[in-house]
Amino acid sequence: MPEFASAFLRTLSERGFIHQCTDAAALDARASSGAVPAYIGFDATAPSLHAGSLVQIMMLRWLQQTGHKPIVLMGGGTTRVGDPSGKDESRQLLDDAAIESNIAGIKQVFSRFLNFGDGPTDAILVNNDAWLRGLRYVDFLREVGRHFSINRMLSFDSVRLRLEREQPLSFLEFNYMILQAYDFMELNRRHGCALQMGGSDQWGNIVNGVDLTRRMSDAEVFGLTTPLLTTAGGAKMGKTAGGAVWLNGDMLPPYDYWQYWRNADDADVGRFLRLFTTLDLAEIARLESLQGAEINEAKKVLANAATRLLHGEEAAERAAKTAAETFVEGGGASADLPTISVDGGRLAEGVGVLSLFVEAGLTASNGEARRLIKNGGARLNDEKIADDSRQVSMNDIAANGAIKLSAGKKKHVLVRPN
RNA sequence: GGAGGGAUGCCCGAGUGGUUAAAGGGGACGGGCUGUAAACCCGUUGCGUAAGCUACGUUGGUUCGAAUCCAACUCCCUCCA
Repeated sequence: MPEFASAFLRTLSERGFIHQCTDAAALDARASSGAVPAYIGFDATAPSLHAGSLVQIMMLRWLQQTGHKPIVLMGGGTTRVGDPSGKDESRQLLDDAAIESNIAGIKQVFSRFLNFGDGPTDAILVNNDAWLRGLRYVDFLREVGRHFSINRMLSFDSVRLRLEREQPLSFLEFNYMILQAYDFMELNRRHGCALQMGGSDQWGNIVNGVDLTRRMSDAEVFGLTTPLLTTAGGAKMGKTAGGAVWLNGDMLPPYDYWQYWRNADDADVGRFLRLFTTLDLAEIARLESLQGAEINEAKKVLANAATRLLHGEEAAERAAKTAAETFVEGGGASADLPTISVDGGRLAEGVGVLSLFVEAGLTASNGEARRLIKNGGARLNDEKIADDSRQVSMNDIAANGAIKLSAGKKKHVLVRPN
């Protein structure tokens, strides 16, 4: 990696954000001489972003911290088409109402990472539905479509891989890259946007946008991608056992978010600290060099810092405290563990453990709960459950007023009577 | 529109009339070892307390008995027009 003059590129480079860049030297010069508006697009396919998008969000954060203007593009329009990049099959099409509500959910997160406003380096959030929905087909074909060659489009991974694997690719999806390219040009016109960033799977879409903007607006714009992030275990970033690591607190409690980072693979700690926290690099180097069990300290720092960024100082501290109580001190049922309430009357009569595990969301069915017990992984108030016909009653309520159910060593739920 | 091929559990994939709740692999989950890690080892992996029920694209049929045979339909792929 060359030495960059601009704080922006230097930071991204040092922290491991850069995979490819269209013209790094020219972009560096541009970023050194004034505020650069840059955008990243987010599809509205789910009601929340997950940890897989965090690299992009952090990149926007650094952009702003180093004196530039972040543009968050919500893909209200493009989501109606569906990005084929990196997918073998077309995704189910979402209707407008679902897209609307997804956008509302996704928006929440950005204000934690970026400062929005009207100033030159304040972040703005726009929705490409604003200019895509009203497009007129024939006009669009004449003005935009003529700049695209099918020969070239077919060579892009997003298309080529589908064809090679004999997976269907609809004409609708085929057009996605054109619309995304058009977005870039439109953002350049409207907001002077000069840079699009994204994951490495977006490279094709991004360079198309760079080309189109040059052809139609005669403007030089840039593209930059992040490396495809996987954990050392080979898993995709942001996916775990239990599902996606959602950023919205109502979809994944801060405690679970904290746990996600705390459970990072040893080999990932340094990389994650650089990407997902704002700690300075010297400190990260120190943490990263910890050996053996000591690296757990680094994981706690990572979990604290990452949770603080997303959920705030207080939530991060509570999560850390709960984790300490749960894992270090063993017993105690900390108040911040996930909690369900059960009707007091039912509890007085006694409730079967199996159904209680299902109600707590620890197992998907009674059968699964039974297996869990048989495998010795089910605990009630930290005592192994041996009998799957056991009844749980008021007598099981511990001193703190709740019953603690555990599935394995890491998943715990408190049951409170109401 | 025509011809051919296909659809099996979370995923991949075997199975072409009976002991098939369906081989094998992956994933996931639990246990062991550890450091709430990785690797490794062991176990589990449709629902139901059970009788039993549901399941191999959908619907109907043949049969004592079907994922397996037949018919129609749906969707996908390839080639031709």
